[in-house]
Amino acid sequence: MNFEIEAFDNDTKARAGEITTSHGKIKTPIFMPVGTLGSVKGVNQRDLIHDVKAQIILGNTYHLFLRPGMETIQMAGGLHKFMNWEKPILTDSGGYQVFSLAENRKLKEDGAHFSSHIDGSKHIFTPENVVDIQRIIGADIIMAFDECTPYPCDYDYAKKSMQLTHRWLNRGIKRFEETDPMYGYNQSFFPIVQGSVYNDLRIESAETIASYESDGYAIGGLSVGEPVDEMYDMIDVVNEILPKNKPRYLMGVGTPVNILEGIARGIDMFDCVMPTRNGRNGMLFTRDGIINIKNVKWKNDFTPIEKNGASFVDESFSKAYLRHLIVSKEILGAQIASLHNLSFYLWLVTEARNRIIDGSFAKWKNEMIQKLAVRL
RNA sequence: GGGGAGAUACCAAAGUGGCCAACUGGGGCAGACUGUAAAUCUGCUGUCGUAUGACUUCGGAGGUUCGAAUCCUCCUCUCCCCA
Repeated sequence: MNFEIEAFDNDTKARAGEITTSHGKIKTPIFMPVGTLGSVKGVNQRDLIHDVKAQIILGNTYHLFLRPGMETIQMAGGLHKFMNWEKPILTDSGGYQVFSLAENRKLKEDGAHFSSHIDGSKHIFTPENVVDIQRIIGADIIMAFDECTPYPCDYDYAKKSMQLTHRWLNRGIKRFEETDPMYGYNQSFFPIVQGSVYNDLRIESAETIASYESDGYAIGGLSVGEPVDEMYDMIDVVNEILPKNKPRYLMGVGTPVNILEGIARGIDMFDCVMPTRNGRNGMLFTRDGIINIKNVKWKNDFTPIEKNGASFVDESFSKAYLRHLIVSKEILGAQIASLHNLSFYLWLVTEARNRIIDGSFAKWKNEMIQKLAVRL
């Protein structure tokens, strides 16, 4: 994997670049639609490429490991072939699942012991077997196994957790270096910064992570409920330390505003379930603000979902029609909303990239942030 | 013509003397959702701008009772069965 920075913004820390993977190039900054189970919920692969213009998507180690299971994925020849997706894939390691499925998990030095949410069967994830699993999945970018601390999180726990994540990182990298890709193309391994909302922990973690030579670096443990200003502060602190010439991935973020603020702070990659999940639940992100399409005020509004929007659905269907579909729980409603939101997110980062290159990013970003916060 | 059952809030449906402004569903309205156990979850849904408060409700009109959606009388309407 290679990363070329094409332009730095003059007014902010934003950068525009290009990642080259075995499955093609990724223009950054980029938003990566989340496809946990080998499916971006509600959007098929063809639309992802041609309408959303997704350049890379996510898969999830935890979910794919439990179902369909590694035997199936391996027999298919990896996740790319299984889901017929020829562009890059990044897999999350399952660290977030261990955090969000708190009820059944037990963290030990060797790894995370947990019960399947599907059938209750007991499993263990270790830094090593998570690498092995991601080798089988065959993602272009695989993630270290970390603990994503909740918020709030007291200092002592955050520190111990971070140290555990670092020890796990060391083991994960070792396993990654000892093993080879299974399908004839390269994979990259991203370590993850933790440290909750504590400056000194974030600094220590970023320095530890940066000491490993890697194709890219991730920031985890944010957007878990902390005030956004704390999140922005942590990004600033960490990005001072992470290598300037490597992609930085802010995990799980976020709202359109979060993404613009992240870009301005030097983040290159984002992922979030928000455009799809919130879309399914009736929230639409547009250039003029947020629409709750379920609200009765759209009932007889026959104007397009979004004039000059990023997706074909924006002009094809009216707000009144989409509202009807969502309110009626029609599957098509979820599909249209997901397509719209993802297209908007991809438009947003593409436009940011263009603005960074032509030097108008800072002004544009501030104008957009004003508009994006509006509730229509 | 004969016999039977029933009318409760937007709909469906509990409740058959006080704990009932009335269970529960649905519908409606609003909110939440950030590395997806989420096509999910939460709140409100008689009126009074808030309320451990006030007021008006259970087909209609009377009545019994300290007290009625619940008991009695009459009326209106609906449904079912037999001719």
